[in-house]
Amino acid sequence: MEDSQRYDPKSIESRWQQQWEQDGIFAVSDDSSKEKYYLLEMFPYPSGRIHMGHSRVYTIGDTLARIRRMQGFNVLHPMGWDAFGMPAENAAIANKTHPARWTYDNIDYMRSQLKKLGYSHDWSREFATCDPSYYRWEQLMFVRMWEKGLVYRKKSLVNWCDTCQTVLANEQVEAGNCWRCDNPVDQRELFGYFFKITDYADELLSKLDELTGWPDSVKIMQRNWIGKSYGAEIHFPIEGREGVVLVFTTRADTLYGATFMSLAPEHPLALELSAGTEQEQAVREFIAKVKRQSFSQRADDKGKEGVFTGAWCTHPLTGRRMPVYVANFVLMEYGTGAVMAVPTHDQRDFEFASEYGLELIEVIAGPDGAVGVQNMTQAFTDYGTLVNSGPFDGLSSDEAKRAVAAELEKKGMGRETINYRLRDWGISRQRYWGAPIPVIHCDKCGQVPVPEADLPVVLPLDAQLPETGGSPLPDLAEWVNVICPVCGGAARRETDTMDTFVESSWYFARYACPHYDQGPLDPGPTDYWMPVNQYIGGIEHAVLHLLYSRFFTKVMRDLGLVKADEPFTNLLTQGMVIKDGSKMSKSKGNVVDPDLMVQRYGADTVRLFILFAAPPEKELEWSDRGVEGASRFLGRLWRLGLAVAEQAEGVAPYTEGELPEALGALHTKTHETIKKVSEDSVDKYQFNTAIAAIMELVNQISLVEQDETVAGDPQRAAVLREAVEAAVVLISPMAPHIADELWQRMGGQGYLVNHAWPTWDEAALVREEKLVVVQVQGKVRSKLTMPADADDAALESAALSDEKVQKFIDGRPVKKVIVVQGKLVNIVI
RNA sequence: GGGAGCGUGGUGGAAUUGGUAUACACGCUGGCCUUAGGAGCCAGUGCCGCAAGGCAUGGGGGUUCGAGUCCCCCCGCUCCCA
Repeated sequence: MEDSQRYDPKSIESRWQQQWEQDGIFAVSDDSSKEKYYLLEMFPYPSGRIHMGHSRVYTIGDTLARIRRMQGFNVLHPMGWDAFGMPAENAAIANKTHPARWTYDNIDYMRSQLKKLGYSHDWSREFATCDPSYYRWEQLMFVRMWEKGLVYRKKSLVNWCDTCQTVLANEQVEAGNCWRCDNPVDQRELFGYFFKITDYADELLSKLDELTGWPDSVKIMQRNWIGKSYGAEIHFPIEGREGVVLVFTTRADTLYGATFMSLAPEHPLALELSAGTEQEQAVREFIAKVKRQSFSQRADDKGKEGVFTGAWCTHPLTGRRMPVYVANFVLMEYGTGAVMAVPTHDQRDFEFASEYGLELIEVIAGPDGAVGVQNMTQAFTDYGTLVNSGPFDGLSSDEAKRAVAAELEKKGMGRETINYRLRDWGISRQRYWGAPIPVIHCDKCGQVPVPEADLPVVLPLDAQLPETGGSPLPDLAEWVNVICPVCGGAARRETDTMDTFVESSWYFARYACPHYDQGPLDPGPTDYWMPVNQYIGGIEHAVLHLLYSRFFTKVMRDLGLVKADEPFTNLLTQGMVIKDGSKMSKSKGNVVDPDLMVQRYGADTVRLFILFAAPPEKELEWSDRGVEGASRFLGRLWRLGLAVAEQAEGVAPYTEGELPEALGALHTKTHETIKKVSEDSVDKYQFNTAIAAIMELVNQISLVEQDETVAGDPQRAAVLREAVEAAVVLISPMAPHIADELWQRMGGQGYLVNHAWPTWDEAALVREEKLVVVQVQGKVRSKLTMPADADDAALESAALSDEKVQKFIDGRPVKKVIVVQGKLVNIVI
């Protein structure tokens, strides 16, 4: 075989990649008569190398992007880098380099890796979020949000690693220890900036219903995360002093069963109430102990612990004296950080009361009536009818909630209210490699946002990272010391940087106008491109990134920057890539390097296998054998393509005329395949079954190619050409290099990504005969080939007279015959 | 503990949404071709059975002419939240 006849992915792929780039066919323009389609995959963190998860998400996205182009849309398919983050700091310390250097080197390398996979990204819009030309606009939005009251500063509890001198996110705390140095993490109170995402809680919740293009699982997770609950706020006056303990409860109906009060250890009243009592020392020790526990330890079911504060409060309706406890299972982050304890109807309270010998009052009776506190082995948490509740006895739980809240409101002791689980978004990070928070601290003026004219606050690049971890920024005197923009006095810069989730909360909009320098977003292109039609990424971002992005879009809308309410119209969450049954990881030694695979088999094979092995939203089990299968298939397509190119040179694809059976069947199969692939990949994103259909077509082409009975038929070349062309065009979004190469060798013009998506001819689908299954008692007993237009009566009589069917009827009377046109006859006896 | 999802051949996975269970691929078996093959081509391959036939979609029940698909109970696995 001559060299030019061998399937050599390496040379084909690099040639086409150069061609595409040279002709700039993926750079998209903002004004077009064509309908826009914005397709976006979650952008990568430049960690160093592309991994299989990347190749999967970008392969899925690229296939769709190419399909949409072929359908005639003006497709925006950009790429960039989520380039701030702590790994860069760690790597910089380990390799004695600078985070910026490390990051940009990684970007260069990963860009070349992505290009080798043949993705149709518009690289003219590329940006990295660590570039001041990007984060300056983020800082501007911070300032605008500040002006609108959407940013505030407060002290809050954070995970702190003393060894690394830094705050850790919850997911960086492993079993109470730092993920990096394995030393215990403790809780520390620090000042930080917060975005008021809770202002948007209701809209974030209600608009979920309109996101019909999102998977239910993601919407449910967001709904739970927002955690809207209807309840009441209740005041419990503190005995012997001013003030109340403020409580939120969804079970105001159980108020008469409240026998004590539980405070979170962080609750300011915990120390305040015990101060000066004989319990003070015990409370202090208990709080210190709880602070050493991680959040997950505290939330653990076992080990509910607490300590009496020495103080009492008063039941707002009955006047009962209630001891106030501090308890480890009460979280300051939820509600008000104080819980009215109803041991009879809340399991945690029940366990706590049993442990500390506290009183029980049963106030909700189930369908079988009250059980009596002496018989209770666990809390009764269902709704029921009120007992022992004074004027509310006999009401249902639902009625009582309203009535109790109304009574409290009348007395000025509470009211109906709504609570959210969602917390405001703390964005301060005591890290270097992030966007500086644009605030100046002045002793006289307090916190002053950096004036717009002074933006951006550029992250100084001449910083030396301390070996011990932590940020070098506080020690950079010439950067830190500034003049207060309000009073002109000496002031200091904020040295915290923003959570990197901030950058990823609006990058999708910036792709509409990545080079715009008059503001964050250029209104024209932004309104044209936004919202993203199809977003693709991992399910692990179901809540954080996707919720923050929705929040930011609404903020940008309210700042007049975008018109869209929601960022992503359709969302596809792709599954993980696993190997040998578990997630690929260095420690398990089951990592497969996509680059190596591309080198060995070519990008088209890797792409094809990724799409074929599983539907996008499911886990994908990597299989080296499977990859070889994909490679073999492309080799087969290659040989058939070349054979047909030669035999059918100058022959037009078949359009009409009588055909012998084998050719007629192939013609029909061709159009069936176009239909099936269109439905599966264009509409349903089921690329695995679409590829299977193309494989079936190729198998049939191969049979016809070798079929000697049609060897001399004048229509043979035309039918084969039609079939092979269809296979090549249909596979082109998935395996674009081999497709363009075969297309060209067959005499086709231009790039397939600019070719129209094929249509099928309904007439070609019509078969004259259909296979009809005959069942007796629901079991398949025979199969009949019947004219496609045979009516019910004809099908019935043909079925009844069938020999095999007769045998199973065995002379018994037929009760009923069910006929499904063109498919099935079921005989009931 | 709460929520979501999944369970089909030796393996990855199909099944027009209630109508031929196991498409397509991997693997395996046999054959052809070949100096050779980790290449290519052809055929076979759910299980039991010589066959007729029977049995099979985690297990058990139900609805239906008909259930992988719908309903109830149980078992197992995965993810998310606590």
